[in-house]
Amino acid sequence: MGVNIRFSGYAHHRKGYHEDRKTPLLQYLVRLQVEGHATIRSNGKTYPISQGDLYLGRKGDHYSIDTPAGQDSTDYHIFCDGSWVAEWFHQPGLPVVHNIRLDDKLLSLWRHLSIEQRRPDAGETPELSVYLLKALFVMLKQSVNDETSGNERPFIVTKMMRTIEELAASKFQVEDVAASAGLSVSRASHLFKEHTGQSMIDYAQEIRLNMAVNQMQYTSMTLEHIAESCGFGSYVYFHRIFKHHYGKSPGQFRKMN
DNA sequence: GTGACTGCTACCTTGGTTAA
DNA sequence: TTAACCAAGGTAGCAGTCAC
Repeated sequence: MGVNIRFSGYAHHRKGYHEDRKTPLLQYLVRLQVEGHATIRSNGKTYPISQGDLYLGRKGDHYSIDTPAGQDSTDYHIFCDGSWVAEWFHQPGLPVVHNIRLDDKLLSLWRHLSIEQRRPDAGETPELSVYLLKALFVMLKQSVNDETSGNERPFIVTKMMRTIEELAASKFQVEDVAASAGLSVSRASHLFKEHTGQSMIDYAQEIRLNMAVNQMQYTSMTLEHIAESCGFGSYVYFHRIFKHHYGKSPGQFRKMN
């Protein structure tokens, strides 16, 4: 199948972490910073890493990493090998470090792959892990493409998108987002719609719905609790938005999944 | 003149409440 | 779970200001 997964998991550091490999990478490394900061040195270059930064280490690259002490740093990482992986890594336009949007679907897929890898019989039935990894890599490439094409997007719009992503799970006002960008509400709304094609509220709803679907699939929380934790003001409103988006009520959706 | 931005306002959407 | 109602908030369009 051209895919050999050596390790998939995540790490959390608070007391600082240092890793300096004396030998070049023996496999390909995909590392996503989901919280905090780090510094990566690769092939003589130093990359300051912050939330959302994706590092793609090629087989044979020199690699070392530092995370600061006293500060939370969390990352998801995969060591893998194989012809399919090599081909994926050597497609044109793939950067060493690139900031991508921390999409909940992406992180959920990554977690799913890590859980699958830890199963005692994972080595006997590798198909699912391979498909999960391939799906994950396709999503990563899409994220890189999205952000690359989004380079024409003004920094201020990207900043508003990040603010919405941070605030989506709570109640927030467009005024807060506009303030974070130093613009009036009117100007912020115009700019956002012009460069993303959707309103700030639409963007926040999209994030909230993704979070809600994940919680419905992987937790036993009540729909009311999910609605609340995902930033929907009330269950009634969540129900209406959900049905409008998916064509069925949250309850029906949960039963079917 | 042009582009970036603000402020105003009508209209639309969102989200809470209530009832069935 | 759904529908109706309504107030609050958001969006879009336009005119005006300012700097270059």
